[in-house]
Amino acid sequence: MTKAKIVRIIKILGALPVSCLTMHKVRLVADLTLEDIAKKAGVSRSTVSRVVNRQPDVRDSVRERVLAVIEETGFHPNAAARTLASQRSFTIGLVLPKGVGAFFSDPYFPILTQGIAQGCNQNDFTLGLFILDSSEDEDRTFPRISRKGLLDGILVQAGSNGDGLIERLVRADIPCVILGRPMNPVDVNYIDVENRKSSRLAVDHLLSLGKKRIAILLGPVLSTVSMDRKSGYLDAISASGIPLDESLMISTEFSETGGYLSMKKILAQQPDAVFAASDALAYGAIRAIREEGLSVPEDIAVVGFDDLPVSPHTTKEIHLTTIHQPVLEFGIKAVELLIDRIENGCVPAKQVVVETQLVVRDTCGSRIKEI
Amino acid sequence: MTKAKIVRIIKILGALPVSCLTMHKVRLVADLTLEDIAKKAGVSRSTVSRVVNRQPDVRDSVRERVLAVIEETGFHPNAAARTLASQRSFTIGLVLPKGVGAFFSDPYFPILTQGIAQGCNQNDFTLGLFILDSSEDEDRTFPRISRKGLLDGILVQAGSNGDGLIERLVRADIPCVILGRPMNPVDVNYIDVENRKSSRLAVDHLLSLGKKRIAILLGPVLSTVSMDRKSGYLDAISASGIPLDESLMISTEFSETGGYLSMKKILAQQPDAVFAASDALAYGAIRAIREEGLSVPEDIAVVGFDDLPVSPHTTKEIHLTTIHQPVLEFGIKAVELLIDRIENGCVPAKQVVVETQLVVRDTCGSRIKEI
DNA sequence: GTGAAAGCGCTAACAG
DNA sequence: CTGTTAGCGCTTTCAC
Repeated sequence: MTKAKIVRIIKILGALPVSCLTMHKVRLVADLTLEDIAKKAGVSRSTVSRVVNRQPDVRDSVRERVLAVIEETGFHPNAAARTLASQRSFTIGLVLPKGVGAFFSDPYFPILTQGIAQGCNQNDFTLGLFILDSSEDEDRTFPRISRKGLLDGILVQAGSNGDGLIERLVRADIPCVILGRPMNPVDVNYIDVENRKSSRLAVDHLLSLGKKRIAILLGPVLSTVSMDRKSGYLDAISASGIPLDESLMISTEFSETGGYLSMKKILAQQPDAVFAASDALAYGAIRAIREEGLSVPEDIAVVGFDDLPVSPHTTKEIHLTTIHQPVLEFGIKAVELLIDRIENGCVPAKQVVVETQLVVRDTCGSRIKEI
Repeated sequence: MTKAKIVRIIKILGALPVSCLTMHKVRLVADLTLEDIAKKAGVSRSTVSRVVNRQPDVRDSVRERVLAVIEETGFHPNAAARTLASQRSFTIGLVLPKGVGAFFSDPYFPILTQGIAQGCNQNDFTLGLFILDSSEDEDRTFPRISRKGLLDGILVQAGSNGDGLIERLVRADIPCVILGRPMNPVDVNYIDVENRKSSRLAVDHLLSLGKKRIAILLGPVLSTVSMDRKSGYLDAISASGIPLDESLMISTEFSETGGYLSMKKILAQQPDAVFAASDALAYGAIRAIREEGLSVPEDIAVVGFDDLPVSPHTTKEIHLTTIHQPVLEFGIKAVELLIDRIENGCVPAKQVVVETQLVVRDTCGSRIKEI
């Protein structure tokens, strides 16, 4: 006797007191189906389906009767059945490929994830999370991600190492939005912050304060984030007429320590300002500057990039001038873009750029000047 | 003409060159089904199903033939169809109810999530993430979470505010494991770290160093974490014979600032040691102590709780003696417990306790003593 | 060992 | 407006 049959019998036995059924492990307390609701409301399965899916063509009195039964029974349609029949799961995946940086140690991804979760909640979508730590993880999980009937679409984090996965995903013909500008110029949907434009803004700001020797601290050379922020720096410098000094440019990893070590090196070039491509880099740079007996912003002005909320573990003593990027909103917009692609097709590819803004605080020196 | 029919026709047209089909938007490139594979391999659908599901009763030669076709076509079974037929989705949900603390600002949840994701990867489960920011979110998302056919089971974070959701979930009869000891003593499955035991250990350590006036900094009174860590403190104090001094106990929020402010207050009671119920609290306490011109550990010894990796944004200058809790492993174990409950039934409820360990570094003073 | 057949619970075309 | 009917693609008896 199949479970299904047992369930049916239990349904027939509906009139019996519950105690008769809970004798042994009756987890089989029949899950309600559309058909059950239909019977109770004296209508057909389709009508119940229409009511559940808020379709207009139902007489008000009938709708109310059905709604009452649904309310009373606490019925919810089975997700798998609905997905199978409609070919829509209302679930999207967030894929973090290996090497996009530790998910936990950087506050960026948690905030991004929070934004994406919020976007899903707002649109009644479910979020599937795939954190892939290694190539092995990627290979093992790929079938689950690309399999039909699970995800309507996918959000993938860009990053030099992740791009292999991105190509596989795009080839698998699943609606897909890349988070950040992907390295390879394949024609894909992506969303990014205006890295180049705002970097130029940051450097222009330093320039306007009379700085002549502006250093730049970059993240890994292979990332588009680094490349774009560097481009903005180059834009500003070349527009200013100041000759480019390659010795003022240095690449490292996006961390406090990276910033500290790089700044130590670049101090020999006697910069009067630093544009750090991330706040972590900026904090490290400030530590190096101070250790040298110099002060910020008097001797060297500093501007960062990110403006993420600091964790409750640390006291924020430094008020960094930086580029604010709205990570939470970025996540929400990413979800919206993906849903648009799912519903309206993926071609032609669409790119969304999210605005950033320069937040002037204490480390660039312009506040002091104003006094 | 339904999409299904179009697909079927396209399948029939399989021999035609692709260019004929890609004329306009043919996203309908037929997804393969078991039936297609069966036809290609010259067997029945059931046999293919058996092969896919690694069932033993298939002749080797047949198995190989089927496997070859699957390999060649890149076939993956449709997730929704499989879920509908088998009543198993191999997906679990991680639910973070409102008020469990900001998901992003604290490194705890990101690490926990990472651990859970890892546990899912290892067991070929998919992870659904539900971050609920408000009661409204909870109400709106609850049907999706509890609906059949989406999740096989659920991991819910405990917390004073979340317990309402927990009860609803338990009542909805879904396999469920609580992360942390829930406030209400309902008979549920949960996993927790040995808060009480290790807190006692921490305080015993301070006691063994000759401390007589040991203060305790706690988190919110309403959380089980605070309650259990307090119990451990009380255990140690009462076993030591030192009379309990209520003025050495203070509750605040789990943050650096909370620790700082509370320590400021408690300094008047002239403690010679502090047990902080979290590292953030400990860092704040140390700042307060130093501001008062006192030093750690010479004047006041400090022990924390958590030992989470610090973010790359901050330099870890303080080497805190603390209780290490293995958050990543905790996440993995939580997944394993949940899968066990899903597969073997939820009754009787099971509790898992994860071991912690005292990590002696510089702030308790025992290293100095050894020299 | 293998295939035929009966669902899983829902959506959606179609007829009325 | 509503009901009938035919699937969605898979698992799982049951018979051979």
